[in-house]
Amino acid sequence: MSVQRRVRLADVAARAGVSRTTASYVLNGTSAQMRISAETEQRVRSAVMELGYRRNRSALSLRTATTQTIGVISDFVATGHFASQMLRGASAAARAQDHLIVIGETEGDPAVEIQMIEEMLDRQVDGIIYTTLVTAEVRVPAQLRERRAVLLNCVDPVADLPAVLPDELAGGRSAADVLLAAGAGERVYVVGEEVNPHAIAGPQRVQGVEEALATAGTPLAGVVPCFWDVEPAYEAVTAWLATDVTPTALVCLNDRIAMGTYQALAAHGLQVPSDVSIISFDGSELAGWLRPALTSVRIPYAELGALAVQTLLDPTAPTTVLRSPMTLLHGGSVSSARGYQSSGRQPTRTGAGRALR
Amino acid sequence: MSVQRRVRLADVAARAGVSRTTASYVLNGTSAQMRISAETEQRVRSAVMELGYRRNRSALSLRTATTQTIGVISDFVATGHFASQMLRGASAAARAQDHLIVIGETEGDPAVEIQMIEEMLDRQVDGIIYTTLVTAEVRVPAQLRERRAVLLNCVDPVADLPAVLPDELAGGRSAADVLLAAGAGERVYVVGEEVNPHAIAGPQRVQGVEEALATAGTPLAGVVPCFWDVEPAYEAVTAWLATDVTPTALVCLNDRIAMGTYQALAAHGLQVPSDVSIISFDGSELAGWLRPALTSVRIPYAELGALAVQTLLDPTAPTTVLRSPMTLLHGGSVSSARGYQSSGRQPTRTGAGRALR
DNA sequence: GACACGTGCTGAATCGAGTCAGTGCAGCAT
DNA sequence: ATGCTGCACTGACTCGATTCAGCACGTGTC
Repeated sequence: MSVQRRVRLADVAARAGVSRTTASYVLNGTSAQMRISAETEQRVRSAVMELGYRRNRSALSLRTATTQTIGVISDFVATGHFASQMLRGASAAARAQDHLIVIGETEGDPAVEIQMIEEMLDRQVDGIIYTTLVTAEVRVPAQLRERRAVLLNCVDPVADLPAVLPDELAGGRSAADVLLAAGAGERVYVVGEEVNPHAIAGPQRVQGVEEALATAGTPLAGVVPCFWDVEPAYEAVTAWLATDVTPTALVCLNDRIAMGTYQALAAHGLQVPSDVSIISFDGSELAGWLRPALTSVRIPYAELGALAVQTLLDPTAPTTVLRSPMTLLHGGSVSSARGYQSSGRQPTRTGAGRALR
Repeated sequence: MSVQRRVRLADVAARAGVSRTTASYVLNGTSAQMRISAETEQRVRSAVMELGYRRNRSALSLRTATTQTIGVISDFVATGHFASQMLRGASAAARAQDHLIVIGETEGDPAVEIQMIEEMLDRQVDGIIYTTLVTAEVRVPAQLRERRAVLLNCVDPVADLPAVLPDELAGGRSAADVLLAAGAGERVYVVGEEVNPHAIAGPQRVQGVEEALATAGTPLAGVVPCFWDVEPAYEAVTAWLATDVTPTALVCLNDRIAMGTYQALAAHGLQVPSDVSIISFDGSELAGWLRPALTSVRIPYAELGALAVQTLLDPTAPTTVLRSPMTLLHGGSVSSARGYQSSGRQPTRTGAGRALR
């Protein structure tokens, strides 16, 4: 089979016996204003079908200065969950509006960041989503300031751009509410502490927890500071347990902290949830892998990605902060001693049940 | 600041006092053949600098039918590790050659797959990388057959396209070699079994393990079949341990299986690695999260992504299968009873040590 | 002084679309 | 016959680049 030239609009027009202009009007749905007869319109449409014509988007882009393409600039370094879920949501939302996603991973290098933004602007992307792994306060590069852009998982107090973030405060409250409903609101500690001064998720989650507990009359008992990862959590919790504390429940600021906490509790001879209830934040695959499965306040990654795309493509969207609700991923890590109902659902497993490799 | 028009080549030419043709020759490095004087060339370059000129890639694409863009079609549904690492490698390799990555997640839907490929071809991508989550035998859509395309993590025995895959066979051998070197080659079992009939990674890993063990004179003791996930592995291994087996070492076909195996061994009162050595495949973040850290044969995701991009952009690349080596991620899950040296390195933690949220 | 040749540059066509400003024609009133 | 109106369509320009073919202007040769 020889490499055949792509079908052009001119070919369609020739086959339909009309001018390119007429064919163009038909394809753009302008045939009404332009008074194209139904019969001619039909001839053009048939020609399109018969020839399998598809618009050449490069030509279209040149003419219209729009590419139906969205750039996503991210700093993720080696992260699985957030990146892939967010891109999945963004990709699906983009597809629903006939757009494609162009990615640029900067690996945290500001020079690369600027280079990638320039590359995207050269390619006339219709807008840029600027996203960070850590929920944080940032300063976006100047190139983004005067364009269509949306911040995802971060905010810039200076730039006048829309931002999309999880509703961390409400998430914190709902974590505490789960514990309170289970009757485990008495001696609640938070595990984790914000290390990055620009990060904003941790303080908001803690604030939500504190508010809900205070409202119930059982203030937060304390905070176990640690870096947000498995081993630091294991070590911090192990050291803390050695001080003869008797927690009823622990709120872990992410799922990895919870995993380290599970390990420390097991080593200390404590059972989850009968001795200590655990609830955490993320709702990652990891939550479903632990025994018992972790009850976790899910970060709606895919929804955030989709919302960012929709906001970017909506010309009427205001430049405000949008908060996406965090939902509860039910596991078995919260005691049901005093009648907490897990709503009857099985622990959701974020699709892991289908994963093979 | 008013929205100012992008600088065009014509503006550069005007400022330098030359024609667009001349300016174009300078920018394309064709000035030598075209005999542009050094002085004129310098004037053009200055004008470019002063005006901050950047080529309009839409125009360029129309003219040259090339976009410096690579499409990546993937079926990942909710997977973290593979997707993000692979895209990171691909993105970096693409950037090194002045290309950007356009992504299309099909979520396994063949209709979406075709739609996304068409969208990419409309946008004149320079090539397409077709990748699957499960290492498997596939049939690529007809649209890819006659174009520049590379298969990643899959092969199509019919299409004449290059493919990039991990070297599973050698990976299997090196897993067995680690056990043999540790003196744990006596009663070795494999945990996991391929469920998907098109999947090819499992059988190759097992074959590699068998070969290496057979060569050492200690044939594989058996296989514990299970679905490739945490809970199925936990259950299968728990049931298997109840049959009074006495394994020296277990080869888990992925890290999630290893996690379930850890849980089952712990429940059965067996210690890793003093009672049983464990080695697995993936080398994901999870390996570093377990206690003791898992020794795992790493799938070189980022390298695979980069290699796919390089193969795609190399016009002289043959349409053969490229195997990327699997490297060892050292943990503490293999007994060092008989002097196995972990090469002195600390367990590598795939960047997790820096992750915050 | 005619001609060839090398040098340094430019005019105009081209890629494949969108779109403004007509244009030709039929039918009708004057 | 002339002018007007409405209908159905089209010519030509434009987007911003690349690139072929060629043009002026020395300079050297005979």
